[in-house]
Amino acid sequence: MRIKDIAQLAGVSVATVSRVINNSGYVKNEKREAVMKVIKEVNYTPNEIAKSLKIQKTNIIGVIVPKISTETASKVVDGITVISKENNYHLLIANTNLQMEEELNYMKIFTSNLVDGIIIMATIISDEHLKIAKSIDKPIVFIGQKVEGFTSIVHDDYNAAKAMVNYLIKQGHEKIGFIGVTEKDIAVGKLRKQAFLDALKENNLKVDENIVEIGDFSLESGYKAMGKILKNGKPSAVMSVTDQMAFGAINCIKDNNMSVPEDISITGIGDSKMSRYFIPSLSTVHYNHEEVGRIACNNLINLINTKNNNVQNITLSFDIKIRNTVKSIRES
Amino acid sequence: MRIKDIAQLAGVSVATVSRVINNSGYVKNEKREAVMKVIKEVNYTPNEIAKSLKIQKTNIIGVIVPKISTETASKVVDGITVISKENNYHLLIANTNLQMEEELNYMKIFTSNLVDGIIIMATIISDEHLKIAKSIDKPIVFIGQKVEGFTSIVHDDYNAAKAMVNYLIKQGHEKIGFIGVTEKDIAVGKLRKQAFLDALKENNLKVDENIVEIGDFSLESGYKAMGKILKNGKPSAVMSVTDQMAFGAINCIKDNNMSVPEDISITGIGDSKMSRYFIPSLSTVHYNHEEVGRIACNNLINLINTKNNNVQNITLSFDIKIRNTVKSIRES
DNA sequence: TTGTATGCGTTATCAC
DNA sequence: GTGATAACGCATACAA
Repeated sequence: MRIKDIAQLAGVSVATVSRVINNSGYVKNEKREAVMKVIKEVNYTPNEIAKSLKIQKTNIIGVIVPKISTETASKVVDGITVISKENNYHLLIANTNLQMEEELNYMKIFTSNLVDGIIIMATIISDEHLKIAKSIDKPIVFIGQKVEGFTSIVHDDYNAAKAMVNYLIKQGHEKIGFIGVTEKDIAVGKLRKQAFLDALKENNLKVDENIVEIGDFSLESGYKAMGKILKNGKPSAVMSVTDQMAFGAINCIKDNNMSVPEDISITGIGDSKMSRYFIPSLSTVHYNHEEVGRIACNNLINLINTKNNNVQNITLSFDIKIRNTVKSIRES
Repeated sequence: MRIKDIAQLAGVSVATVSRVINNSGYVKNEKREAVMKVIKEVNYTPNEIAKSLKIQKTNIIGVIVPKISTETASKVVDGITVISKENNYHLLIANTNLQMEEELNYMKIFTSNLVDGIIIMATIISDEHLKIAKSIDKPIVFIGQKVEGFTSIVHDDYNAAKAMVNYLIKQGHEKIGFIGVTEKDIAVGKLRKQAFLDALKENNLKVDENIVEIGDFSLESGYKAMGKILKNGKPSAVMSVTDQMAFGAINCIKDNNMSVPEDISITGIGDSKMSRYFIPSLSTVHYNHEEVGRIACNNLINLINTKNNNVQNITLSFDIKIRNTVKSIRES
């Protein structure tokens, strides 16, 4: 059913039909009603593709995520959903499964007039990313990593991690282990580790390289990292840069017949849904991922509408959630 | 940059350019190379919207999910992603936030030639759903609920739940509590409860209405439901129809100074990522959500390509995962 | 107020 | 092998 058919059935021209659909221009009430009646009768919906071609706008936002089946990513998408819905945008989601090739690929594909703008949640931003991003004439906003020349929304990873370490130190911990991820990931890998290092240094504590390990975000990797740490020198506390890896670490500690926090204290970052319900409940830092998504989407839509290039770098704050995986060992 | 510009730059006609892009028809090697050179030089990508309008196919699959930030939904989407990528489809994802209105709305929107087919993961299928689904002339596949006249992919909820209850009974439990969800949700609410009821009956056990409660999928609701159960009569085991609610229930038990499984046994359904790492690890039934997504997507693409209406109802099996939340209380 | 005609960027038919 | 050109379904400039 095309606009032409509706016009015929209603006894008017296509222009008139288009006018009533889009509520634009003048059309006599009588005709408007006739048209609306036909539209309802035949259950007509305009062809969005044709419309997009004509007005050069799809009302679709491209979202590139590393892995949707991740609490962080899916919550961000939840936030994006809210704002996009409010503004009548649809979401074309590219789930790259952590494949950088795929990310680059989708950035290109989305350029093909398929979307009006792009939100990309990249874990690692390469030069190639930047090159393509610069060559794209559509607005882009980055989530999770600050990117030169583009608007980005990030959490204050450095200070969040630092606050967590400082808390540990205040509880009397001096030999603190660390479970991180690759430093290619600026936010989670580099910034949080730097904060760990700096906090120790500022408190005149030395870092023991034997008890800093690298995981890959998974529960399993947290378990393994903790295993190595236990072998290399028993710390009184371990900071994991991720809740998931912290849960893995706690399991490892338990399997070695020790318990948290009595024998070893553990902290995470992220405040995942389970962290409050894990037993013991996890001390961690709370991030608001939905808000990141909302802000990112709002900024993108602004960029789309205003066509200016007003770059903004937004850093969101955090809350420390003190729960039950840290024990004070301060001498009183 | 349009196809016309490429044609001009390469000194050929638009038809020829189109031919080399789509690898269709004959074109002299010489010209083909000239065209490809220009395309590479100016970094041209065809306008997908225009193409879609012309060929009446968008290569986009519409996916309607109740809440993407849910382990089940996001894993299903992961599975859909794999197959859609293999077949060169993109995913337009509608996150309805459990609003039925939104689901219906998106079913209509997607009809507007935006997508080639729809995968819908509905929790509750109303008559309205059916009515709209029938009026849509694009292929639809349902996930999670069997729907008359449409192809659907479901897990064997009835037998999975029954196997779990039978296991509990075999361990000697006779007073078994139940935490369910609304029975409007056929799969999770109705089928799993029916299995619970039937299993008890078949073993000549009576169901105590005082210890069957309803939650809303959330951890919190599992906690609350368990609270009521504890008040109304202490069972030796409780079956939750969801891992999340089981975790909540375990927390409640702990807060009441009892422990799992020593005082009360608990089981879940779903085998969420955390269930193996929860302490104690949760006895539950394993579902393969990625596979559901893969199968759904494969079926949909088949439907799109063949244009036939070959309805299939696929039921996937399950595995019981015996872990550490159930204690045997059989007298020996 | 309304209708006619053009073009958005493709693909595909048809003639050469 | 190749090039004009007519659709695809819509919005809109312009004419009436």
